[in-house]
Amino acid sequence: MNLFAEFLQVIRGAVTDVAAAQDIAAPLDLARVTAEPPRDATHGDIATNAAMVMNKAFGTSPRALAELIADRLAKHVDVASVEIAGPGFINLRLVSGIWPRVLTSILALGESYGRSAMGGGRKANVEYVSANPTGPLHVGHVRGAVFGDALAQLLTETGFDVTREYYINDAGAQVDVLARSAFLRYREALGESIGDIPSGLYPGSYLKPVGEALVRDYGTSLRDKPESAWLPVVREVTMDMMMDMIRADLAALNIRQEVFFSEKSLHESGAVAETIADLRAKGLVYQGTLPPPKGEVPEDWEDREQTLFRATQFGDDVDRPLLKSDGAYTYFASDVAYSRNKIARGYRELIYVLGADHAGYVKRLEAIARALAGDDQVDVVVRLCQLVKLFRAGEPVRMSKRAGEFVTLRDVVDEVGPDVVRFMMLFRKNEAPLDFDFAKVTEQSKDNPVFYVQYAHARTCSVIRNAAEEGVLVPDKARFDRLEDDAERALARRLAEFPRLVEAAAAAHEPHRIAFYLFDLAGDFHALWNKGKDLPQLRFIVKEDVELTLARVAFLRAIRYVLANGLRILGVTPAEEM
RNA sequence: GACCCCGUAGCUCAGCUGGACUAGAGCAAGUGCCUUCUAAGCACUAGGUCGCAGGUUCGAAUCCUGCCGGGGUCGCCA
Repeated sequence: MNLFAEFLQVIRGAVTDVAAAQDIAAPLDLARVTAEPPRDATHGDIATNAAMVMNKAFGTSPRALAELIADRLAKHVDVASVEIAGPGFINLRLVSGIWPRVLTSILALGESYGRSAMGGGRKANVEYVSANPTGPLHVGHVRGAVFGDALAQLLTETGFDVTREYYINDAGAQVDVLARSAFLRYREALGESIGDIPSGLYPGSYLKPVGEALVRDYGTSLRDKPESAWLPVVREVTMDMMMDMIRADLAALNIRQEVFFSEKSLHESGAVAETIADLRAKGLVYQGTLPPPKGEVPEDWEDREQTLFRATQFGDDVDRPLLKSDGAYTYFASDVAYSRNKIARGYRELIYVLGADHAGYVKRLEAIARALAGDDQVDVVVRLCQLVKLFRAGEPVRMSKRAGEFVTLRDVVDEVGPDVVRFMMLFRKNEAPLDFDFAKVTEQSKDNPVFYVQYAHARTCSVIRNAAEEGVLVPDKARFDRLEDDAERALARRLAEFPRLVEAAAAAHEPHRIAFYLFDLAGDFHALWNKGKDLPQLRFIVKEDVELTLARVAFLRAIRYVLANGLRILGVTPAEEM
């Protein structure tokens, strides 16, 4: 039961009825009409802007129209009272019987409460992480990984057909560099003294196991061959091992993407060549030169002719090179082929989760999709995640990028656990920078939002357990009308908002809204629990009143479902005990 | 030079995609209370020209323009 969605229909119906009564012939555009929780609870349970957005169509003032709509709404069985306020808001106060129905519906839906069919099965591709497979994931990848994963889950729960995808950049020159670095470790594993890793190669010790694996599988057979002979072998083994490592790192954060898409495969299948031929056929390719970058012009700037894609025709700032001046494909060329492949696989939402340093990619990704699929066929959504700064008890964590000394994703997860990492990464909107303090996020106190929310869930479980020990088991039908305290009503109203909130978060591609909602909900719940300290009659377990206790325990189950369902979207474990 | 993000209470941040008289939380500060159905406290008070200036609108923290401040990105690299 989505209370707000239901009432939106009621309100729209009332507007339509008024229009009919007034002989308004023009078709009504009801899209801007909303039904939302008022900011201030004293305004009632549901507020609508209907009169203010529709008054022009009716040729009246907002308040005059509000009167007409309000008269209709007042007749609805679930409406206790209607008020017109401010410039023309209509505030509805619902009958008290509505809350038992909301709670009953939450219990009936259980894990499904909050899910929606909004996406209508539309195919959405969420691409995230996509780090170069040249080493372990580092802390810079954590946020995008968690954000992408939560967004994918959010879309899944709102009716999209979601694929979680990782694009492997395995076609470029850096893969050869990686293979050469691994070959050095191979020689090392064979007992050679390799000295310092030459600059330009990857120095990380994570390549040692690759060297050892090469010895295990190939013995000394690669050692004396020319590079042209060993490179393809080493490259493949290294790439496989790097990807296994990355997948394991992601798994530590409970992230499991379904598709790992190889850039190289686009070249091998001829998709890149086909894509360029396509664009050429559309007249979108030409030979030309690009202007030098503004600002600091590089010393070695050379003006050369190359094969360009008319990206500016689709909103990009400059045309983008498909072929280098030496005729080789650019990285951008495989990007286009990759987008084309996604579109061919039927995706209508191409969602990219990128680091803020990739902001410059937004326009070109949009341009690609427009050029390939036309204006309205495919939605491109790019979400940028700002940097995460690490702290330890207030002191910034320093790391030198040299010698491969960086804090890895694994380091962070191993230290504080996946739940803490996931929740904290989502407890900030993605485009704002984030401070992550190892000390604070593991603290067991009200100041730590992860703890606060998880504890709320654990507390519901604990009281339910206690009640069960007292012999109070929850029947299917609880007397929710016994919940009469304002704090209980407020909490029920908060629970009623959940489905609407999930839809809004999905539509905006903003999973952080779920995290903030859970924080607020946990706050409401803890506050209610605390009221029981002063007022024993507000405790959840009231021994002398079994019926009330039953209702309260059923209420707890509803709260628990919402907390658990929200946490599930974020990928955070709902702890049952702490 | 261009583009992107950010600028809201002393601090850290929300603000539901333009709404209401009183812009919200948490921390820190001040005052009082408490030792519990699960302990890692609770309640109240105080605190803001929403960076600045214009504009659109019945209505702007939210949209547009121009500034100011902070961060980031910008060639055939990947």
